[in-house]
Amino acid sequence: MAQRKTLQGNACPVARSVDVMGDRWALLIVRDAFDGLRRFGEFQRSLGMAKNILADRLRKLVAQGILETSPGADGSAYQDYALTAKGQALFPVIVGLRQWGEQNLFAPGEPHSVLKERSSGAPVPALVVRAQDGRALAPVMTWVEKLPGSTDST
Amino acid sequence: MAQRKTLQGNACPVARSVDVMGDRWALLIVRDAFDGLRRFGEFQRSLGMAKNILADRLRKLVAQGILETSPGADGSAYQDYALTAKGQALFPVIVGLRQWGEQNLFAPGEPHSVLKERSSGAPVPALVVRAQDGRALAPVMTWVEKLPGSTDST
DNA sequence: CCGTATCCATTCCGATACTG
DNA sequence: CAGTATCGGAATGGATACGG
Repeated sequence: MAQRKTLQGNACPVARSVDVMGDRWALLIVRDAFDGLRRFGEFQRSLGMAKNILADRLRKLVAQGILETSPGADGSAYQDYALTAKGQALFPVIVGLRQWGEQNLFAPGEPHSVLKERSSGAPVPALVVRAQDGRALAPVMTWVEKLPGSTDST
Repeated sequence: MAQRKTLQGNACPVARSVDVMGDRWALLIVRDAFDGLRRFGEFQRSLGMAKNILADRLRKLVAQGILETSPGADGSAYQDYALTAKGQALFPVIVGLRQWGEQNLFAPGEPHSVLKERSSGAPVPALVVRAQDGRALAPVMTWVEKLPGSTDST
């Protein structure tokens, strides 16, 4: 009865995105993946979450094509988890949340973490760029052409 | 025991934002508020959600300073809900989710809704701008100066 | 070290009935 | 119309214990 209402099939792209990413952990896992985290244990320590639900979220993110597994960069028999192109495309969302939080959820002068520099040599290029000097990445609005296939309302 | 772990106090701005906005409905309510929705019933019809949890979410969003109530623009004795400046600052996040959804959650050519034009004359200026011609708003990355009070790591 | 499985409490959410 | 009250089912999340 109290079936959870799926928002897929909804005509609004925001609704579909929320359906996929709108939970407590998905976005934080993706954030950590942008920071270069790859291993189960790294995510688990970083997020301090129970292993069973981490496993569940990783599975869902892989099923959604946001993360993909590879056979373990070091010798270990286990998986590495890395962002796909679809996952990397979430970068503006992460940055948007980061900046909103910085500007609205911190007391003036209260210290906060910054975008982390990649530790290994893998993809995620957008983030690496920041490292050398003190500048940070910010989303701004710009004009683009109308997108095809649009209908109206909600 | 299974106390929900609060992410406030976390040094990462993304975590704090997720703690506030990372649930199924908060972002969709804010999206509707950007579309000009103001009344309880409007949100309820638009989102198709149960009235009790809508009431709960509206209360929490007001408590967070994201929405604010005013005594009802028409005669009615009830509340209007409108975005505060803090709520309007979520605009890049909404747009980011929208675009990610458009590009990654829709089949090629599948129709989707577009940003709705404001119906009344209230604030939310950023969205109104779009109406006249066919252009849409998109987030892009740009460089900004280093933000003050930053420490390191997640 | 990487997960899976089990258990349990809490929270979420939908349906409905009810009040003013 | 704008909520509140209550209910029950489902999902979430934490704490282990366990096996590869």
